[in-house]
Amino acid sequence: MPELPEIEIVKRSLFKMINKAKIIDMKIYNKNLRYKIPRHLRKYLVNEKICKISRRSKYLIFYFRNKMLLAHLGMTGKFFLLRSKDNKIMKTSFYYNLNILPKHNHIDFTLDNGIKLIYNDIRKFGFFKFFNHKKLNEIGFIKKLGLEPFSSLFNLNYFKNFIKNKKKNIKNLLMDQTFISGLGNIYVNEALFMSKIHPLRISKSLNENEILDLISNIKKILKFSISKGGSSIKDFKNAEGKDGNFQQFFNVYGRENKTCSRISCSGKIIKISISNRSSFCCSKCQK
DNA sequence: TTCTTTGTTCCGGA
DNA sequence: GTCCGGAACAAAGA
Repeated sequence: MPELPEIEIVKRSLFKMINKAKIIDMKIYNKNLRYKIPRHLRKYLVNEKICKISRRSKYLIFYFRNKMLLAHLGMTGKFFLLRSKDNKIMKTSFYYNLNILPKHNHIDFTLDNGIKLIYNDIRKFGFFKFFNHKKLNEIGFIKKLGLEPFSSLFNLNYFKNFIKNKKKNIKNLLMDQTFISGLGNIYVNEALFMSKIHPLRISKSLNENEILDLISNIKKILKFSISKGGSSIKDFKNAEGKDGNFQQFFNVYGRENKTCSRISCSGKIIKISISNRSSFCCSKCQK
């Protein structure tokens, strides 16, 4: 479940290893991801040099001379790197599952720097979209996105203004990518726990201090996760094969029936369903 | 066989 | 007209 911090880590790792490399070959093993991979993708990209790799929300953008490739990892998509000469997985700082099954490799980019970039996706909910221009903000997927959480514009005024005349509960508001883009189920649950706010609270009922606290906690937990190398994925291990920081890191997500980790609270973590998504919260300290 | 997982879209009701 | 949320969808594994 890659959310903003995981994508940020992937972006940094890819940037370090393959920025400025040229694609010299490409194999598509499976066209049928969430959207069908365009028929001529190979023709468009072979011999193109990667000029820049960036992130917007949970999207990765590979820029070429005058085109770009947008990538979304869905639920289980991952990039990893192989050394071309022997197909050995390379040790990089980005997360990957050591038990990657080659049958879920869907795209294989051979680069001119001795590295192969592989896209692997078990459930095939990830996707690629190719554009013959570099006007990122004109792309439908990007155009409708709300603020990046780290933006200074994501502040009390923006928050209050957005929720005016709205009846949405706070969980769904934070999941709404047109409000703030990059959060997914895990970090929303965690941020609400940190802020002692019940996920079903109507957004408008939050007072200014609660909003300020929530904004600050969202920024804090995303930064913390990035500093830990992005670890919101249970099955993943880091490059050294150690477990991610998942267990120590999450206070509510996936902790149904466990005791609240907040000192001074003895409440129980409960699981409720909100808009068909699991939500976890402390039955005692989240009001 | 059924349930779970996520982001997105569609659609009915308010 | 707009907002909200439930249902459906994609695929695979448990």
